[in-house]
Amino acid sequence: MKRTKRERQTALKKSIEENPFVTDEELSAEFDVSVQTIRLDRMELAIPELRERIKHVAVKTFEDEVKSLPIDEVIGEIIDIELDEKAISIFDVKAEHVFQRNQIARGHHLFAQANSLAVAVMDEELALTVKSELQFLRPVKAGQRIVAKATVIERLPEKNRASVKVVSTVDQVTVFIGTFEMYRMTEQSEGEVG
Amino acid sequence: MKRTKRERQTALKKSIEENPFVTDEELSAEFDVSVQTIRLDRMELAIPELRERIKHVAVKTFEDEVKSLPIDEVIGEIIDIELDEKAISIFDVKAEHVFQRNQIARGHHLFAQANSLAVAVMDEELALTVKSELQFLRPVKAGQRIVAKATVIERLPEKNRASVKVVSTVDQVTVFIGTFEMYRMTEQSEGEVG
DNA sequence: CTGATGTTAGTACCAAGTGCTAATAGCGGG
DNA sequence: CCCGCTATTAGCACTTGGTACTAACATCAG
Repeated sequence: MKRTKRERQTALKKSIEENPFVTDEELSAEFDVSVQTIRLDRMELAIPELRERIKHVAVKTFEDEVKSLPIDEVIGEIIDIELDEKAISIFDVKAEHVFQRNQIARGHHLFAQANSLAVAVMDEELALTVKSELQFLRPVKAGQRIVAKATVIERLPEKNRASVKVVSTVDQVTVFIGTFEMYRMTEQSEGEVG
Repeated sequence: MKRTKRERQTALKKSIEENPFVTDEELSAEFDVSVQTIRLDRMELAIPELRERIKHVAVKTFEDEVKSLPIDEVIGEIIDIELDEKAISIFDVKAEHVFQRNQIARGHHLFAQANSLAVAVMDEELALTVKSELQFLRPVKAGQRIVAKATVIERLPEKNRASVKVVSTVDQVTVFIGTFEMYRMTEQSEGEVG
């Protein structure tokens, strides 16, 4: 038996946050109070009804769908590409890419943009990164747009290798330089790298 | 005025797929038929009612939430850490981390695990990567578990710098080696790197 | 003309609520 | 001991977006 109203309400809030799909009836059983009490509690806490809660979750997904997709495909948007020569992509740094602490973009996002651009310039999904050297020259903050330019600087076709240099800038200022040694996979060689 | 029933039903299906939040009434207006006809159509097409549809979308998000969250916090799960000394994390490679083409894990996921571990071993959200050298020794495939071990190998406290070496293995076989030159931010120095 | 197919209308019912009124329980103070 | 207050509970009418079912039409083909 929970005692104070306040205690129940904080627990209620937490419970709904953890599982938005719970009905008032289930909650009433959980807290051993009447359904009406749960309704009053929700009202005081300004927690919407089950169906509204679910809707919000669903709408959020729907919006996120576009946002989360890029993380697995090409990171950043390729705006120009010339296979085996060069490519350019842009990437807008948003709140979800930075450390909350200081709003600075996490390194792996810069790397991801550069690396996926290096893969793309080689030839779509058939290239692997073998080695890489990176320099993070300046911190990038949320709201900034990173322009990455990839150039193939060395080709060793007989070894299925090539080097790609990627320079990323924000407002014409270089923030990141990376060189990627790429391995171009052939049908036979799949899975045998290094 | 749509003619055949079949035409309407294919359009209906598409319409609901595009916007699962649409009610039968809205659909009845859209296709200029009665609400009952829409219901019959849904029945024949085995399309659930609005609330069920929304629920499915919401449940999907809920499950994805855990999956998408790590991308922004620590990549991989830290299983051991000794600040300024060493740290170990594991990362399970899933379908969403690999190239569809050949099931090989994309480089930036290996980098992300290693880099975030390097950041973590330094001291929570206060470190930035300045330089890095990577070697992708062997391809990692979906279903494999990557164990990353980070060790602080060099310290230059007066310059707020340190080097971290990360070795990632799958079944005791080294798949990735990375060295990270880290910069430890102080309150005053925020935003001025390199 | 009859029958199959498609469409519409209407009714009863359900879940998970809102919004409202009213009753009751428990306790604290005077 | 009663008064007043808060908290809780109960009950009813109503809402949305349906299901499940029955019945009436419409239309066209054979």
